[in-house]
Amino acid sequence: MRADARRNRDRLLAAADAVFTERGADASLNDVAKRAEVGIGTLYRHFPTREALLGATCDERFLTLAQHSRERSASLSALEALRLFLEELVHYAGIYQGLAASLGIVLRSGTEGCHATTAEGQRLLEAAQREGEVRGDIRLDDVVCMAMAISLSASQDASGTKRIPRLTGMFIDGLRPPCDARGTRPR
Amino acid sequence: MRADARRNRDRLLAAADAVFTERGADASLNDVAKRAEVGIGTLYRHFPTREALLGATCDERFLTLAQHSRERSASLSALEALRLFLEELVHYAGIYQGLAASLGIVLRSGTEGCHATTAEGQRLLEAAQREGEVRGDIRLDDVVCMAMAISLSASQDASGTKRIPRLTGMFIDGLRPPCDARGTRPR
DNA sequence: TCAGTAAACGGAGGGTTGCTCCGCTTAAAT
DNA sequence: ATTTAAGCGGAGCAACCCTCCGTTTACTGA
Repeated sequence: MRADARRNRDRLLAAADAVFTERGADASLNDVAKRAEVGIGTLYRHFPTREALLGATCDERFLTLAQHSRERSASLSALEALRLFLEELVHYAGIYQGLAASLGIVLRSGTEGCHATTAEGQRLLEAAQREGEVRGDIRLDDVVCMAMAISLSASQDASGTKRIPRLTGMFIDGLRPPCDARGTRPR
Repeated sequence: MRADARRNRDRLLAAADAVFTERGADASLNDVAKRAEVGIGTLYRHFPTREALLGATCDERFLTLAQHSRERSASLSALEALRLFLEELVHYAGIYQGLAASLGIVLRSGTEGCHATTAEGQRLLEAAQREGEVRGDIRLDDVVCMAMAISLSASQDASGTKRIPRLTGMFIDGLRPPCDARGTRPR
């Protein structure tokens, strides 16, 4: 990769992060190019679609999400690890206004971080299911859907972020098998 | 209301429904005006925002949603009635491609049907909470966000519609109070 | 050091859409 | 028939997306 290409790519990522943070995930891509002091053509050459750009700006974050989750999960119950994973996913879905709505697509954008995050989520989910803490018919997509719902709900009003932990706990509870099948649930 | 205004309003609604059905909720409003054989200014005078137009095209549908829900809820448990309400809300959020993303705004557009639907949702939610089947800290907004997330998630992959009943069940389960607070949950 | 070359750059420009504004038309009241 | 205000229409401007192609520039090999 040529040096100027690498440099421009980095500038674009920094600019995109700033613009998306300020004006949301639907911000003008012209503004991104301007802030990066780069031609609009250069932006489109590096990132053919908005989702590709979004995926790239989130790449590092999703990489550290997966990393952190792996590190702490050794010392936690499967369900608690999954709960924290979901909570963190919700957090990252909220870094740009409007990102949550396309979380599913962005996670499929193929970047390293997105892949690491989905792999980690799958791992946690299967572990929790193996231990009988989560119903067997739940899929990772369902968990991502939860993250979308919680993030959307939190972005509705000003004090929304405070409700995230409670909503997360609630929905994780909903994933457990019905309690008459396994006696009283520990709380 | 003047006769020509009424006539144009009706033409616009019919045209909007057709165009939104064909090309999704993000379709060009110029196309709507053209199909209605009406000036674009007339469209904006009757419906100042896209959401207002969407709300108006969905008005009847939301009216029947509320009606049906009221009719059947007499013979159902509060929680089951809420589950069916959510499922039907998801269904209507999918009649136009891309409608789900603005479901929250559309429901606040103030039309009779939207108002009836939110009132009915509120009623069902409060009933379920009074009977201890749903946690007290849940708000109607949360339920609407669930519908948005389910609909968005379902529209993002090919086999999405098949997951709707499972997802609604999953979310409704999450709304229940923790089981040691109320003994064994009936299933 | 210095061509030669392919990769990368930049931004003009065409197409699309959103939305406003204001001169003209017309339904309806008197 | 006259009046008037509600309603109509669409030109027009601004914003945006994305492509295309002439120009520039980083690397390579001699």
